[in-house]
Amino acid sequence: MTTPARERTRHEIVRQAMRLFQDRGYGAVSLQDIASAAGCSKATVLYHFNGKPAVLAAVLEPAGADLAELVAAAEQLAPDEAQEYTIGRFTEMAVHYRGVIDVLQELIPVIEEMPEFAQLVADGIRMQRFMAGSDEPLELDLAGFAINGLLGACRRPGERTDDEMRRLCDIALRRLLRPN
Amino acid sequence: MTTPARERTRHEIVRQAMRLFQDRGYGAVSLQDIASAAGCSKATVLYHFNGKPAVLAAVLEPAGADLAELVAAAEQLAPDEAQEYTIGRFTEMAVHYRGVIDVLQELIPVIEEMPEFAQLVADGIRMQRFMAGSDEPLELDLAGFAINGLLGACRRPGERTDDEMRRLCDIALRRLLRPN
DNA sequence: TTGAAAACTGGCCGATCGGTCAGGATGATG
DNA sequence: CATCATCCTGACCGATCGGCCAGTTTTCAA
Repeated sequence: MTTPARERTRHEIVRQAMRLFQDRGYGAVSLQDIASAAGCSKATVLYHFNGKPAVLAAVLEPAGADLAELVAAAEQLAPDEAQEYTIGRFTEMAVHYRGVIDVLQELIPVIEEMPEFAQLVADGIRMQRFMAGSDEPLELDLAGFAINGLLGACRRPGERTDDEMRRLCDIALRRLLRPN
Repeated sequence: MTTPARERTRHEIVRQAMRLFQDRGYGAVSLQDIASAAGCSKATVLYHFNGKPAVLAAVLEPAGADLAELVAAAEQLAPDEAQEYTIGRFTEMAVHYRGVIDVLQELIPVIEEMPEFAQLVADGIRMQRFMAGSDEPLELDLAGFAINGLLGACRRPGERTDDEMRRLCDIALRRLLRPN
């Protein structure tokens, strides 16, 4: 069984793009870099993806879908249950999508201007509200603080094992959002 | 008393560069943008500063000097006193240099590769150790988490008053690093 | 007033960027 | 074998970037 050429090439482009975005940042990676790493021409990248932002969208897509699911699930819960659920599941996402989140980090200022990522941004804000557990400004700010801290912890993936990462996120989020 | 033309122009370039870096990010701002905003030509910017990174260095310099001073002062203290001192003074820096830190944020991955910022990076790492209060990996990671959270809180300056900012940073740093 | 140093600038350069296009290779289908 | 859609590519484009330089304007002390 041979995977269709289309999917194989697309997948390889996305894989290499993620790796490069992670290493050097979205802005510092050219379409030529991605093409060379994927073993094809720059024109091929643009044949499969409608511009550089489309490549980025493909890189972020799985994590974005997972986030949308998280938010949808949290919406069905009572506020304090939603907070607990969000803390746990976001920690899991941080472990699983460390590389993607590392990419995302640099893009936060830029991404808000791109309409193709409006859903991702909106879901991020909704998740922040669930993590805050209330609509008090201080709690919302603390949730933002927690999210930024966690995003930063995704830098240099491979520096921490999955378990170390899980433990760090869990402790930090609980201290910030559920102090005793 | 007229300020020497040299200093007046240099200062205006740095001022406008900071504003632009803050708004659009270092990478997205061209020397031409800075020159236009400062009311001079691009060649003038390059007459005063030896390349674009030199402009960045001038923007970061006051905060960098303050950080160096913080670290030097903390070094004279006992570990737990140093932690308390660092928390307080870093909070004050976050309030005072919000704009500069906002610029710095995007550059963290890039800046580590530039030798002209080696001192800044080294001081940042030393500060992280003081904030951690010990050399335990988990404590160091939590301090890193706290720093990243605080850096994130410097985004969108003007969204929070100085007092709100101070309060947020103080609460967050204490919860993370001094839980009871 | 004058002349040299300092401050400044327009114009140009090579490099690189994202993106387009016409056409060549490939592979499934009849 | 012929056909045709899919996949892919080299060559090229306009724009923009950081940086350089020869030469002009401004400043200021003698």
